[in-house]
Amino acid sequence: MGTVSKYNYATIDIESTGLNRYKDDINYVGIGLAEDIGSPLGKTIICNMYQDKDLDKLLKIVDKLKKNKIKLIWQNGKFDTLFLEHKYGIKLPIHHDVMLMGTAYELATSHALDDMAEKYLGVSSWDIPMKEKKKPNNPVVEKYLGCDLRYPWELFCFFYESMSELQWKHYHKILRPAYLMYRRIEKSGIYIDLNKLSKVKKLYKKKQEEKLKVLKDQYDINWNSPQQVSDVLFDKAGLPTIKLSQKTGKPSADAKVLKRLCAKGFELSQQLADYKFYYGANTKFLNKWGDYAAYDGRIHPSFGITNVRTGRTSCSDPNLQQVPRNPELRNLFTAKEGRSLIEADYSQLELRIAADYANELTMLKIYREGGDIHTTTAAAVSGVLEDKVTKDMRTKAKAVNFGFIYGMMAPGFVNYAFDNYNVVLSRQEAERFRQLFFQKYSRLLSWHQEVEEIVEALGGVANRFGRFRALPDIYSSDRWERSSAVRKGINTPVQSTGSDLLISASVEVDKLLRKEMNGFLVGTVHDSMLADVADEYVEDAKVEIQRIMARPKIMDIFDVDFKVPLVADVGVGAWGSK
DNA sequence: TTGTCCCCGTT
DNA sequence: GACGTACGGGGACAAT
Repeated sequence: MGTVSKYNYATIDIESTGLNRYKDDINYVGIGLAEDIGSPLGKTIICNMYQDKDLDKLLKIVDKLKKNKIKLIWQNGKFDTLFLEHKYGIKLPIHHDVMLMGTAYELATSHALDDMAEKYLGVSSWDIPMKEKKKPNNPVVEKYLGCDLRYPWELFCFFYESMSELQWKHYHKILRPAYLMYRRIEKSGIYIDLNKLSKVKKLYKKKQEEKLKVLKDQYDINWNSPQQVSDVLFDKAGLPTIKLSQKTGKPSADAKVLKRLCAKGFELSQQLADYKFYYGANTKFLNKWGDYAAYDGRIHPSFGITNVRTGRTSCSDPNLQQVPRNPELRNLFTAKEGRSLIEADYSQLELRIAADYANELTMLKIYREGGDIHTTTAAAVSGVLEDKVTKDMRTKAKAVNFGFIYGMMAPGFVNYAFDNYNVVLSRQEAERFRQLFFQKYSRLLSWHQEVEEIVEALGGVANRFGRFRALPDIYSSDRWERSSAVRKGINTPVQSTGSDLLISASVEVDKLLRKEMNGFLVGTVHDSMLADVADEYVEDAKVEIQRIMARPKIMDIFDVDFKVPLVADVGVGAWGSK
């Protein structure tokens, strides 16, 4: 081990018995050492951590890595470093992460280690069954671990040589800072009111049982089985078929179908919808959260910045980004006594960005004057004055705005309006809405046209910060595939630009809160952020968060500006309570 | 145990 | 014949 000092780089990887650092254990820690970029790994060290066997050895190596200022390279190092810190108090920096480099290099592909190794290094998968990985003292794992050290190193060398100047900038200025922020978020976790949780849980469990009994009394089947439900509804009970399932060809009984059947007055469809509501809330959310919060009363989800083809973030274990807009559920997320949860949302971020992209003068004017585009659209499509627009009309207009901007056609709009907004439209009405919409915002269609030309010319699209998504289907002979590529070309830069703004603003906010306001971020949801702040700093924090969100530094770093102001609304209290 | 399908929550 | 984008996740069911 005395030779460590001649190395400048190290890759590190852990093998654990599972993904949960609060419950699972580390079986192995592997370290691969290399002298310079381009040279192979010179040495690999395997620590067998079963029952902490090689803990002393690991601590000594960690010490040497730090002393010699060896650059540490990881694949998804957020996971490994959080695990190591929690289990052994070992804190290691993430100097580089090949998963992030891979994302900077090519956005819309898999950034899993084996996929990147295959794609860029021509290596076929070395994966072993989960069963093997969980075994301690297993030579099979040690060989596997060798690959998990070697290929990240080779990928690092590949990306180091291959990334363009702009990709390096994305990596250093957007991806890596955001990744480190999400690591802090994951470590902090979000507070959940466990007392309230158990009450809501009890209530929802009871409701679920009641609703199930109503169904079981009529037909004693497994009401969670789509096949059995289909047989009962459309065969035995004789309800009309609305649509067929994609692959199986059976009549579908999904939520949209049930909604239509309910509208026709079938009681059974309403009973099933009621059951599904409680069943879903229980199994996917309420029943999970207590376990997730078992360690410290906080939930520590995992955020991904490399998984989504548009550059948005993903979230899992549990997915905070799909918590229902149901106050009984969302309000459970709050802050401890003496602290407050702050939610800061960008106001209509994507529509503002779309207006900017399209240079759509009417939309730009509305936003410059602090107007509300949903209301304006509602007035335009229904032909009344803005002050005559009701809340219901405004809601309809929301669907119009999002749907049509991203390339929805009239038939899709009929369904969308009904499913999401309870608005019944004929095909003709939908066509008329679409026409009126594009009359009102006349530059949108020419923007769509321009996007098609750009995607065709470049084989993809870039967002405002230059992040590129390849869309090879634009060259497909299949018309559907091609038009799909165009719609992605319209949607991606808008979503992606919004996401980069939000995560970059979040980095600034999180740093400021931690440094000066006894606070920290606890999560982000696409165009909003959630912060946990000591009560005495809440008013200051609100002001600072709004200031940062209105103009994140990333705009200056990339020389990006928008023709409309960016506006954020800030609220204080349990999540979803305002 | 793994893979496919359906379904459903969010944006 | 369909026809906004993008995910994570659970259960059923079949294949292994």
